[in-house]
Amino acid sequence: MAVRKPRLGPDDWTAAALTAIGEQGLAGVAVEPLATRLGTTKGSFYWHFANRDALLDAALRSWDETYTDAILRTVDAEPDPAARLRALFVAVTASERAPVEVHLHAAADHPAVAPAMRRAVARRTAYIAAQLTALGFDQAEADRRALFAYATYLGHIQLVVRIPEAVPQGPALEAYLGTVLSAVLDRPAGGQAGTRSSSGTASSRGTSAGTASPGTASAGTA
Amino acid sequence: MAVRKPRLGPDDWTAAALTAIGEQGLAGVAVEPLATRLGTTKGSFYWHFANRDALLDAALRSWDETYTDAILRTVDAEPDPAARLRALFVAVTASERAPVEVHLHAAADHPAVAPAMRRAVARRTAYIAAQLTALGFDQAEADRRALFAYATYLGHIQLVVRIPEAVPQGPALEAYLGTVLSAVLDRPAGGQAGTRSSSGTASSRGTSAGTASPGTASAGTA
DNA sequence: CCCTCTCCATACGGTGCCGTATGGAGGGAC
DNA sequence: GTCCCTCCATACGGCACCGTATGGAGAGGG
Repeated sequence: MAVRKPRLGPDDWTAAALTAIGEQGLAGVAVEPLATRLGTTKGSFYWHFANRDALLDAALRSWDETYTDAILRTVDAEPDPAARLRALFVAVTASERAPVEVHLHAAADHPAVAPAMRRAVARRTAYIAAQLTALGFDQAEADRRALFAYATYLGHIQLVVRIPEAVPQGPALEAYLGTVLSAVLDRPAGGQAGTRSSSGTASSRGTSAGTASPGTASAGTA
Repeated sequence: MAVRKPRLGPDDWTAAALTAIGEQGLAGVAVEPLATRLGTTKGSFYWHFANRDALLDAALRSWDETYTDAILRTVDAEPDPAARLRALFVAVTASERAPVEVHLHAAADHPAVAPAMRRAVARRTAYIAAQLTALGFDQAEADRRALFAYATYLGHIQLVVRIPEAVPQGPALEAYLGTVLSAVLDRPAGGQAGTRSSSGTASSRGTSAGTASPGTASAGTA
């Protein structure tokens, strides 16, 4: 057993806070429960931090570094834009990042979380859009597809965390991610619908657009 | 002023709870604050409900009816599958449904919310998949795309609620939704990348896939 | 050996919420 | 009018958490 009592530093509290966010969301960042988990008391906490919000700020800074800076740095080492995007998709969907991401997005209405969130989303979508423009998409289309990709990412990790049985596993997941990635990267088939802006007559136009393609070459899982 | 005191029924509390979820999430379903908002006291609440969880259950039943049953019923009146899907997209992205949906998804770890959520997601994705199979997609591909569509929906409303400035407005939003809808409905272009699973050599292959299409027909925002 | 400075434990008061107990106010049945 | 039954107001105890106050324990310097 050997009940070690190594003095704690602010980093220990910050790390514990991030872990708690992954497990219970923002509500998990509570001083007394964290103290119990760290085998100490509030006395320790209020020595290192002014209050709960200070801990939250520190945890959010740590999150920014680990969940955005680091991953973009890693992915950016890939040789070309398409490889970067694929590496990004693989990295963010596969790991244990999801719980923290989901819980933080879910708390984006909190005054301390909101600015960090806005910044992170802006940086991430900008990075994706930059890769897409490098692939030849014009700026507007790249922005659209970047937002599209990010929304899909958000929904995906949300499902993974909240309703895991709705998400396929193993090779089916591979196939699913392939579908998603190609939707983001590939040009549409005939160039009929979608990319056009169309101010008001969207509904009638959309009908004809929807019935356009499928029914013939079922290339899918055959 | 005329401080009316109309007796309250369970439905009033249920409606107030759903409203509170839309504004503050599950934490908003708190007896005393709701009582204040309704201009009454806890005494009223505990007459109509056994406890807080009973109110939550009632609110979730109301949510199921309003946010899944009703909308699927409405959309199903459209003439063909593609029109149904488009109507579904328009209906769920445009309105004030988003806050409640986002906050409830964010609380899907709550023991009372989890089963309701699972049920709703299953029904919704099943409906989308059914339309896609009616459009000629085989079952596996339809399931993939249904999940894809739902994940995109989830991420979209999440962004709308949490970081609205990241989502385009007006005609740009129309264009964006067109991009999304065509990604879900259209067949991929040449059938090169993506739907293949590809175990290890993904990066080199992904390169050729990414640089395949764009750069030519820039139909975008010209 | 003692002094001091860093770090932590304990005790306390305050707040916001849940759930219970109990005493009515108000309106219909008769 | 009076009874009763439905509905609500008030008061209370309890819990979980925040933040403060204060008294040490331990290590290093002199």
